[in-house]
Amino acid sequence: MDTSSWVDTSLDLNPSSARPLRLEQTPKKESNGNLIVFGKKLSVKEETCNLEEELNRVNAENKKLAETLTAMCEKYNALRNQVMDLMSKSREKEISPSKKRKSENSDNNNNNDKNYNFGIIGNSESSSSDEDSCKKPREEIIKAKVSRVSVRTEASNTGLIVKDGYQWRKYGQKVTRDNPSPRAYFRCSFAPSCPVKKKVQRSADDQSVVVATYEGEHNHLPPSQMESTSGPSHGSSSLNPSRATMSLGLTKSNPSGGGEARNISSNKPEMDSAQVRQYLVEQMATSLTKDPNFTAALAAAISGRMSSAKSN
DNA sequence: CGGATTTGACCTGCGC
DNA sequence: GCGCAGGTCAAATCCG
Repeated sequence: MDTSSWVDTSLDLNPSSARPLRLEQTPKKESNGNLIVFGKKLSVKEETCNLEEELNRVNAENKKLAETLTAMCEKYNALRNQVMDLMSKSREKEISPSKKRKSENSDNNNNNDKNYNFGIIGNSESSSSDEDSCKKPREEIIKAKVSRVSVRTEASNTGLIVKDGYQWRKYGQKVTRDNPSPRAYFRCSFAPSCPVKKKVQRSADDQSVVVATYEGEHNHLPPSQMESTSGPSHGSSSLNPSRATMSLGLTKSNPSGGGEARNISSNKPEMDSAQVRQYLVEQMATSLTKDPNFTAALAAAISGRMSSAKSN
């Protein structure tokens, strides 16, 4: 089947390309301020009316597209979860049960080698391995979700900053054996009430890719949401890698951004929450559609879903 | 001055 | 048991 081409064409979410505003229909303006439409002169009042009409139409179109995008994002999340399920299943088959120093370590290497191109690396339960649960029963039972997010950063950006909407406190840095670049260890600044940790390290293969590994789930809203919105609009406050990627997309368009968690609210203080939301949606769509790996991964997921639907 | 970051020391798990 | 490597601690330092 030809899912990839379908994805390529249908998922062109880039606002600039997906939304021709038909401004060419706007009547031409004459030097005296009047307009010529179909050979007829229009007054300034009529021009204002036309512009307002156009504005309303564009606003409605914008709203519709934003809704479409939101729905698409939800579908994307569902598909992503399926992809992660499939990937974790196939990984379980690949990994031999012996010669593993640490399950997390080799898992990490696998991901670095194979998966970082997807942007979102995984959202797998680390405690699913039988071996782990046997050797480290106490820790692994307690251990919460582990998810990985990879970010392509500006070449000039040498720091290990991954913007995901939360505030982090660095508590350590270590140079690991298999990677010349140091690994930074962060704790959620809401600790100890929030148990989430994150490890950030540049990919050994591609120095422009930063891999962030999240452990645990936040039990609070991100500071950016606490500040800018009166109430939570998201269904869950748990860590959502897709949202992390959304924020990360902003780093591309705002390479001069400052501290990680304060990025959105501090850079756009004049925006209301609706504008922020729309801005985020547009940025996410742009960053996603620019990434050929995302469309490829999505195509694979869709084809997998289709084939499974056929078999059912 | 208080909070965040840095960095060397220490702890712990794992393989040999 | 020893050595190695990843992870964490905590004192020193930095910064607003």
